[in-house]
Amino acid sequence: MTDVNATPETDLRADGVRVTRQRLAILHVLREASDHPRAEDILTRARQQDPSVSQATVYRTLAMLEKAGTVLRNEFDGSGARFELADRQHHDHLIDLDTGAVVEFHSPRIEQLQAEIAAELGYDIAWHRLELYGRKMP
Amino acid sequence: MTDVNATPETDLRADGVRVTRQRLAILHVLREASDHPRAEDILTRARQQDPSVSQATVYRTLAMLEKAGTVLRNEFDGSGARFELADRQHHDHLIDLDTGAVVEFHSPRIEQLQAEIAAELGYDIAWHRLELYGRKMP
DNA sequence: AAGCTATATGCAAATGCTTCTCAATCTTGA
DNA sequence: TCAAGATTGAGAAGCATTTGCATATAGCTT
Repeated sequence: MTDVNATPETDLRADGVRVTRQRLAILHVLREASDHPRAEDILTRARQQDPSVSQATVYRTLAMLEKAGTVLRNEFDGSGARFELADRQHHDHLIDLDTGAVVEFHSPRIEQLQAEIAAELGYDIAWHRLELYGRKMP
Repeated sequence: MTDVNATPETDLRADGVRVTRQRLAILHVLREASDHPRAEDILTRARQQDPSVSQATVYRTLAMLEKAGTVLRNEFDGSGARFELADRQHHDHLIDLDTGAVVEFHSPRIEQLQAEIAAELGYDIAWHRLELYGRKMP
């Protein structure tokens, strides 16, 4: 059997990590979310599925999933990290300054330019962070 | 008299803000720095010029200068802000993952692309943050 | 199905950075 | 020089996040 049915859960098992109720609840929240929730939001939502989930477990699980490459951590405004599942294509973010909404976008041309610039400076890029902060045009 | 001799100090006066020993010391530190110091570093260095400077004043002054557009706040790695004087051309940062060194660069082409992407999404960019994290090429 | 054991959890205390409170001290314009 | 009000230092408070520890539990082994 290959990984055609790979999910974060099966990945957890593969890593020898235990699949607990709490972890399933948190993964469920991340799968349902489309708004880059904060740790606190994840806690609230996870508790709807499993009231026993604690703050500490949310943080510990998010840290673990981040290390495993399953979730991405964003620090948009300096007041609390916001998370998303890393199951889609790489993308950057545009944050609406008025509503806080997050729009995702992807630009191969910008990525290409980034690599060129880094190369000129003698560097290989491991990762990057590009955030645009703006307001809806009138 | 025009602003040919404009400095952060004269700007302060112009804004009706008092020029204190502490603020001068902090501005001095920022002018001498070329390493994007943290608040703690700024406190230590400012105290060499004026031992009375307190942590609270460093934070208050940095916040004030940031609001005034005199300093830029960077949140490179999520563990403490790093500051720089906003007296030069706009630039982005490349952070060396091995040494923590910060290399500055500027790419009009990337900025242009950013503006185009934002426009396609219906947004005007107020500011942006672009950070490349990489390692020196062999 | 029951037992074992290391992993995972909840709770609460601790941390690290930043901000606030407030009495005392300065800067500045008159 | 003076008064008025802005600014400061010291320490308490805030917030998001992390950690210590006793208990609970997933998942392997009988």
